[in-house]
Parts: sequence; structure tokens; C-alpha cells
Amino acid sequence: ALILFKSMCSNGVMPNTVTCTIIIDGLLKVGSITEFLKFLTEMDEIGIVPNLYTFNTIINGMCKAQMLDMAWGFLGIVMKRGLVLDVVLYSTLISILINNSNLEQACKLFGEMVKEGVTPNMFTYTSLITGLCREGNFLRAWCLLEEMVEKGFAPDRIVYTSLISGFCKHKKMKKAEEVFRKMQENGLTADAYLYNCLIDGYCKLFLMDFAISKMDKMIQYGLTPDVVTYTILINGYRKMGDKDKALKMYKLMLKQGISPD
RNA sequence: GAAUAGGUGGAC
Repeated sequence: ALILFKSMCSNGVMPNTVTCTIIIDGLLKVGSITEFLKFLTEMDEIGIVPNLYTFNTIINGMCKAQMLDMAWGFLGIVMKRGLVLDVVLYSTLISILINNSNLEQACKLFGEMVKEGVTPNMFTYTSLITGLCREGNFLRAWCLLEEMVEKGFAPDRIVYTSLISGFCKHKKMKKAEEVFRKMQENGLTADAYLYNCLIDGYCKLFLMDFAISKMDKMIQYGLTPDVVTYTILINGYRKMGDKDKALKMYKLMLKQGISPD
């Protein structure tokens, strides 16, 4: 893509902020930090001005690359330029805080955003609900979910997965199954991602039969167990000391054409 | 007109 971009420029087609943002997104997603920094200075040299999309892409990318300090540096630039944070940037920041176990700051930022008159959306709510569920604060998570629904956002598969994953992490499989059922009653279908959460929950409780029957179920529904599914099950058997079954599961995975990561 | 943000595993 970078090569195409260069040839585009030399053919006289002028890049703009949108094309540059796409390139930056790509560079950061494959982890080419140095390429990205070089690109940024080139952008500056030809006078292309980054906008909120660009900065959001950069901040999100830097955090995923574990370069938090740099990310905050870019946030400082956003402020200094007098750009007004929008719902996407707020949601990105909240998600970052959640993923760094900084729930308090995330909640604070949420309050700030509302005070600034920015309306939270599904992304914002889901990040916060995820954080609350990870901590086991299901009561507050549920309150937020209700608030979300009141504001007119119908829960989707992702926010249901946040809740279910939280219950599974805290070994509350009854609640997890309850929410799972509710989700399906609401006409949503599960994906492999969601099944993996449930399978992991049962493995944590050493309920391998339940875990396996979940895997069967996902296959029944036309889903394919992936490398994460197998890793969960292999580790489940290992934690129980059942090396044979762990090895069997590993071989099954290879037979399905999935290689370990 | 086109670009950005939310949910799973890896034991000891």
C-alpha cells in the first residue's frame, strides 16, 4: 500500500488528509512505528494537516503498540490545536483506559464527556461495561446497560459478549448462560468469539464436559472452532493434569488445519 | 463522497 501511495504521488495525484489517515492506520496496525514517524514528517513537509480522524487513528494505534506516552503526547497536540474532542475520540480514550485497568479515570472521562455535551454511543457504553464486568461490578454494569437502552441503543452481540465474558471470568456460569439465552431471545446469534468466552468459563471451573459440549454446539451452529478455542481447551486439560486429552485436543487442532500461534 | 473507536485464550 505504501508503494502504491508513493507511485500515486509521483504520478502527480495529490494525497489528502483522508488518504494519509488510511496509510497511517495501516502502518500502525502492522506495527511499523518508524515508518509511521517518517510518514508523519513527510506529511508535514507537504503541508497536509491531520484532523480528528487522523489523531484518533494515531492515538489508538500507539496504544495498541504499547506506546502510551507517545499517545498521550499526541492527545496533547490535539488539545493545543484547539480541536474539540468528539464521541469517537472520547470512546477511544475510554477504551484505552479500560484496557489499562484504569476504570476510575475512564469513568471520570465519561462524566467529562457528558458535561461537554458529547453524547455517548454504543462504543462508549460497551467499553465502560466491559471494564465494570472485568472488575466484577455487575450491578453498575447492568445500570449502564439500562441507561444505554433508555437512550435508544439496542444491545448488540458485542455488548452481550462483554457481560457474558465478565460473568465467565468470575465463574458465574449460571448468570452467563442466562444472559446468553436472553441475547438469543432478542434475536441475536452467537459467534466463535462468544463461544470461546463460555468455553473458557467452563474450563476455569474444570467442567470440561460442559466446555466440550459448548464446542459441539458451536459446530452445530455452523461455527468453526479457531486457534483460541483449541488453546482454551488444551490449557483446560493441562490445568487438570490431563495431558492425554490435552495432546489429543492439540492433534485435533492440527488435523483441522489450524496451527498454533 | 471516501478514512478513525467497543467484546474472547495462552497453564506452571
